Amino acid sequence: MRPTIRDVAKRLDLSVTTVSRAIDGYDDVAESTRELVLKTAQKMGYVPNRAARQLRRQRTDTMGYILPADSTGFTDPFFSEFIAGLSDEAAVHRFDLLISACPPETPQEQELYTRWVQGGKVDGFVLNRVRLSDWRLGYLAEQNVPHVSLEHSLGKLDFAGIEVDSFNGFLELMAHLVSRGHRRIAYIAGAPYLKIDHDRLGGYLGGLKSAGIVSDPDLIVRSDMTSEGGYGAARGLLKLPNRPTAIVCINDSTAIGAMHAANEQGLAIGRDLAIAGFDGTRDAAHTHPPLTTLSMPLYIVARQLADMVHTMILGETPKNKQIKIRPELLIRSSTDGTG
Amino acid sequence: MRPTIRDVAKRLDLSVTTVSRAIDGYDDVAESTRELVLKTAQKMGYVPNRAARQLRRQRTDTMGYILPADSTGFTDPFFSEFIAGLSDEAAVHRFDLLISACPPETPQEQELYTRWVQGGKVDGFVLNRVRLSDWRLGYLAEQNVPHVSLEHSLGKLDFAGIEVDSFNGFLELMAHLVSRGHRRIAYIAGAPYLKIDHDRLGGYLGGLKSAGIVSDPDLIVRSDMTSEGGYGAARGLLKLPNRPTAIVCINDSTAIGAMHAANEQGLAIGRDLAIAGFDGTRDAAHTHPPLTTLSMPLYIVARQLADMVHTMILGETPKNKQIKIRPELLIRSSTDGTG
DNA sequence: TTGTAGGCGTTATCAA
DNA sequence: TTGATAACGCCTACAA
Repeated sequence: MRPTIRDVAKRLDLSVTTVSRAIDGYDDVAESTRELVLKTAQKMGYVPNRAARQLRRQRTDTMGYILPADSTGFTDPFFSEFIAGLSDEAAVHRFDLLISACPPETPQEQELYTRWVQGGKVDGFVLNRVRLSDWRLGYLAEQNVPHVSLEHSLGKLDFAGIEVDSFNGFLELMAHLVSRGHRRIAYIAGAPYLKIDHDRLGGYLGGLKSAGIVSDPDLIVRSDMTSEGGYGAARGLLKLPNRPTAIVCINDSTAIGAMHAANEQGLAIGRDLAIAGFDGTRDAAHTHPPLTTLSMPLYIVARQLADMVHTMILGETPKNKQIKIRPELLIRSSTDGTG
Repeated sequence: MRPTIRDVAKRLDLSVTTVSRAIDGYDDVAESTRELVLKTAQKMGYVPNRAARQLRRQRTDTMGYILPADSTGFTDPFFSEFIAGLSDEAAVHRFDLLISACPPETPQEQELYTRWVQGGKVDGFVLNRVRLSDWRLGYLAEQNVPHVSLEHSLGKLDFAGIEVDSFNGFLELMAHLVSRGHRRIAYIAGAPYLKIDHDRLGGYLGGLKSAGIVSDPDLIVRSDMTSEGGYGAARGLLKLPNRPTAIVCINDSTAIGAMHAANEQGLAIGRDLAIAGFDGTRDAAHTHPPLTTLSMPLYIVARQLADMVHTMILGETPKNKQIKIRPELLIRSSTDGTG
C-alpha cells in the first residue's frame, strides 16, 4: 500500500495537519519542520492521493478537451497541434489534460460532457469548432463550469476565448487569387453549422463580390474538413465541365486532400490549378508544392486558451477575456504560378 | 451544488445504500425500486462523483498514456493513430484516457510516471517506444501497476503486450530491395536505446548479409523518428559522393522527410531513389508517390493494448498476454520503379 | 507553531 | 430487500 499522509505523520511523530501544511507550503510551519517533512515524504515515496484531495478541495486539477470528431480526428494535424499546446500549458500549471473524441451534435457528445461535468472529472473545458448555436456554451455557463473556446457562437457577448478573423482572412486570400487572374474560384466548405464555416464562406462570397464576380453555386461544395473529404470534394469539382481554376478550402487538411485529387488528374498545382487552405499547420509547409494558407499560431493559441481556462478555474479573470487574431496569408507555390 | 446520492435518497425516502446499489446494478434491489431510483437520478441530473468513488473504490477508471516525445510528437501520425485506438477502446469500457507527453529518459519522465502512479491518477498504463532496458517496466512491475506495452525490453519474459516482428519484417523489405537490384542501401535509424531500433537495424544488417553485401557505416545514420529528422538525415545521405540508391527508414515519418529531401534534389522517387518506411500510417498511402512500408494495424493494436490493460486492471489475466504480429510488406511505387 | 476533529461523496460490511 | 455506519485520504476551522 502506498504511504498516506498519516504514515508520514506517524513516522515523524507529528500531526497530519502539520505534515499537510508543510507540504502545501503554508508559512505557519517551522522551517526546520518543513524540511524534515519534505525529506521524509520524499524518502517514503509519499505523494498526495488525488482522489482524496479532489474530494476535499472539490477540484481535480484537470482540464478537459473533447475533440469534436470521431477518433480518427486525432490524426488531423490541426487537432494534434492544438492538443500539443493544451498539454504543454496544462503541464506548466501541473494540471492534467483529459482528452476524448466524440462526433459533434450527437447524444453521446451530450452524455460525455455531462459525465465529465456532473461527475467532477474536470475543472474546466477548452472547446473549439464552435457551432453557430452551441449547446455546450449554454450548458457550461449554466453549470458554472469555467470554459474557453476558440471561436464563439453568434451573438454571444460574454464568452471567454480567442477568435480568429476568418472573414477578413478569406477576403485577403480571395483578393490574392483574383489578382493572379482567377475568376472561377471554388470553395470547399465544412459543416454549415460551424462558426468558422459561416465566417469563411462569408469571406469567400465577399471576395467574389468585391471582384465583381457572380458566385456559382456549383463551385461551393461541402465536406467534412478531413483530407479524405477534401479529396472527394475536389474530384467532384475537377469533373465539372467548366472546372474552377482555383480552389480555396476551409482548412489545410481539406486542401491537402484536394491536392491529392489534382495530382491524380495530372494537373500541375500552382500552374493549372491554384489551391489554398487555412490554419497554417506544419504539414502545409511540407506538401509538394508547399501550400498557400491563412496561418494562425495554433500551438500558441492553444497554450493561451489553456492558460485562460486555468486562470478561470482559480476563480480569477483572465487579463484579456476575448482575444481576436488576424490570420496571416502565407503565399506559397500552390497558388503562385511558378509551379 | 450538484446533487449527491444523499439528495436522491432523501427525495425518495430511501437509504443511500439502496440508491447506491440500485445504480450500480446489484441484484438485491427490488426491480421496482431500481427503476424508480434510476428515473429519479436521471431527472435530478445525478451523476456519481468520481473523486468520492475513486477514493472509496481505490480505482480511477482511467488509463494513462505518456507519449515518449516532446509535445510536438502529438503531430506524428503514429502517435495520433495510436491514441485514437486507445481512446476508442477506453471509451468502450467507460474508461477515460489521461494523456501527456514527455521526452524519454529524462527526470521529468520519472516524475510524471511517479506522480500518476503514487497519486493514484490512473489505474494502469499503456507504453510504447520501449527501451532495450526500460526503467518504466521495472518501476511499474515493482509498484504493482497494471501495464501493457508495445514492444518489450530485452530479456524480459513476463511482460504483457504486443510485439511486432520488426526483424523479419525488415529482412523481407531488404530482400525486396535487393531483388530490385539495389546494392547501396542506406538505413535511417532512431535512438539506439530503442527496442525497435535494435530489431530493425538487425533486420537491415541481416538483409545485407543474406545478399552478400558488406555494410557501409556511412550508410547508417541516426535520427529522431520525425519527418524533420528524416529530412535532415536524407540530405546528408544524398550528398555522399557515392550516394545510396535506396533508403530504408525506421518509420514512416522519417521516410516522409526523406522523400521531401529527395524531391528537393530533383530525384524521381521510385526510379532514381527507392524509399521505404515502417508502420503503415495512413499518411504513407497519400504521399506522392505512395510509400512502400511495413504495415501493422496500429489502430487495432492500440485497441488491443487498451483492452488488455483494462482486463488487467480488473484483476483478470488477458487471454493472450503476449501477442506477436508480423508486419505486412506493402510494396508501393516509392520502391517500385514505374515511378 | 502544532494538534484535534469533522466531513467531502461513495461504497462495503453487517445487521435488521 | 433495505438501512445504519464506518471507512477511503485529505484539508481546514478551530483550539491549544
